Amino acid sequence: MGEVLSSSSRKEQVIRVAAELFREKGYVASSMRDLAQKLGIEAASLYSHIKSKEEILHILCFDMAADFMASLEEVEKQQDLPASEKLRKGIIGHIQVMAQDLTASAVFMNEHRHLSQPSLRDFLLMRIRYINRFKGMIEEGVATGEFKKSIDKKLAVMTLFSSLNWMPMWYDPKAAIEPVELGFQLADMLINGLKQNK
Amino acid sequence: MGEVLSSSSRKEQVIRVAAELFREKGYVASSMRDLAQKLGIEAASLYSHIKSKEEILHILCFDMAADFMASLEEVEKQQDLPASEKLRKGIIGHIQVMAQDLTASAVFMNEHRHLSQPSLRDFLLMRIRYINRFKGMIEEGVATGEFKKSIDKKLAVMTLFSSLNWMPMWYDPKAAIEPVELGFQLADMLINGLKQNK
DNA sequence: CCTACCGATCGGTAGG
DNA sequence: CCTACCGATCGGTAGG
Repeated sequence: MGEVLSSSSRKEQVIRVAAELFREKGYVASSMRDLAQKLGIEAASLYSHIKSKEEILHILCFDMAADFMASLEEVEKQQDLPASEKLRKGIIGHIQVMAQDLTASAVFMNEHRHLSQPSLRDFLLMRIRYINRFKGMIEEGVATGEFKKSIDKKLAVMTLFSSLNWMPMWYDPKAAIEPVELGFQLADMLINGLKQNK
Repeated sequence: MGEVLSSSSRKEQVIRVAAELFREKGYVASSMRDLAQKLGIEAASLYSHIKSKEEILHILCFDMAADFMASLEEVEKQQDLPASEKLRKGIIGHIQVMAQDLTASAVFMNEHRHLSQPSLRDFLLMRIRYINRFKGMIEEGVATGEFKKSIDKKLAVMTLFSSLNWMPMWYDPKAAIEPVELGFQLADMLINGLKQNK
């Protein structure tokens, strides 16, 4: 994803280094001079690769969004699965997409609000649609009796996404646990809870 | 919590309005001129109430931290409770503290990283100590057999805090559900999971 | 709480 | 990719 230009390789490098900077200091506190220094060039030279500071943020946020959408579509193709299995696969897919680029994931989560209009509106619309498709899985699970009738669906889906989206803040890719296993355990905790079932 | 000065009422108003601004735009993107305008005064006049922009952030973050600590200490006094009940009460207490000031809670969560040293170190140390006390409850629950032996304790406690800390981002205080009930349901979801137990 | 102001830094452009 | 530069805005101070 992203745009393919003749200078795409250097542009991608600029974006990758910018993502690290944005993650560390936040988008607003990261200056184009900081970014240029990390790349060993002058600030003005950045503009031969990108149109603006915001273009970088836009690419980071919308590329991640596209990856999340593609992952979810794979899960939704499997229409015959029980809702709890669809949810589990959706969670694992979401975690895998994040694990592919933890830096961009952190920027996606923490910095998207600095997009200006109309991009911000587009972004938020995509996000609400994505969340609602997970909410649909939970509702389906309640309807089939897999999940409790007593759950507050909004609370359930927001708790789910809180857990998922904070993962880049604490997950150490050098740790023993792999992304798929992490997704599996996270899904287990949310679906089955901490409690030992007798 | 908070400093008591002769001008404390006006100072508190400055801090409350700043919290709203920081929540909306982020700390770095909020200018002292924005804040002054919201208060109907000139930017320079702010400095008769506060020492610096960062002092406001410092007060917001450390006052919230003190409230969280006080709430947790109340729970830990009840040493005879089973671990799962301690955890439930800890969760409800955390949610109640946040619900008392959703704006400051959002700033606490999203903007603390803009504290400079040594405040940032102090803040992060307090936070890790707080989290570890919840981790202790989970470990106790595993030891007593209340919780599953198979759970990854780091994942469990980080999932817990992800869910708690994002609450200010989506909870609508005008909604039907009250903070204590919200805490109760959140604890139920994390402890018992979504699944219908046969 | 105000007027008047400061040095620093910001994102970005012109022109090569 | 560079030099040279721009207008705007930043947090904060002096002095009242």
